[in-house]
Amino acid sequence: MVAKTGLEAIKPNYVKIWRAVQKIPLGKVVSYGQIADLAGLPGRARLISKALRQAPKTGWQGQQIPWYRVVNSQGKISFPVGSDGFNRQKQLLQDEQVVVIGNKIRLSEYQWQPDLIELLFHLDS
DNA sequence: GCCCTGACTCTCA
DNA sequence: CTGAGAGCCAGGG
Repeated sequence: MVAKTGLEAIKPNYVKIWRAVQKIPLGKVVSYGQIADLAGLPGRARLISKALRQAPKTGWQGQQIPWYRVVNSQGKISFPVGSDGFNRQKQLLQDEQVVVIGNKIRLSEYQWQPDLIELLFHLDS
């Protein structure tokens, strides 16, 4: 059974996604599709955006959710250039030394490649 | 249950 | 590299 608190209404899949996002190391980025896989939700990249939009700003279980480390498969920020969200995300990434040229990030350099230990640990939890 | 939406992705021109 | 088109699927109304 699931706990019955004010948060029980939260979709279970969202929680899986938030937890996966929390594993992204500082200074690295991953794509929506990649998070979907890590969260055990292959093929549901679009669900990631929904989950991030509703992610509690206070974080989840005492840990912040670094939503800004998620970009699209082309290495670009998925907000319209110049929009509020775009500027926030770009700023936060740059604060972590991630180089953002225009609206693009060099994935060959900044994309997180979870190692086997990481994957096994996740399956266990 | 039906219909629309979207912080996606892949393919092809 | 850029853009259009189709496929994708859970959420929300």
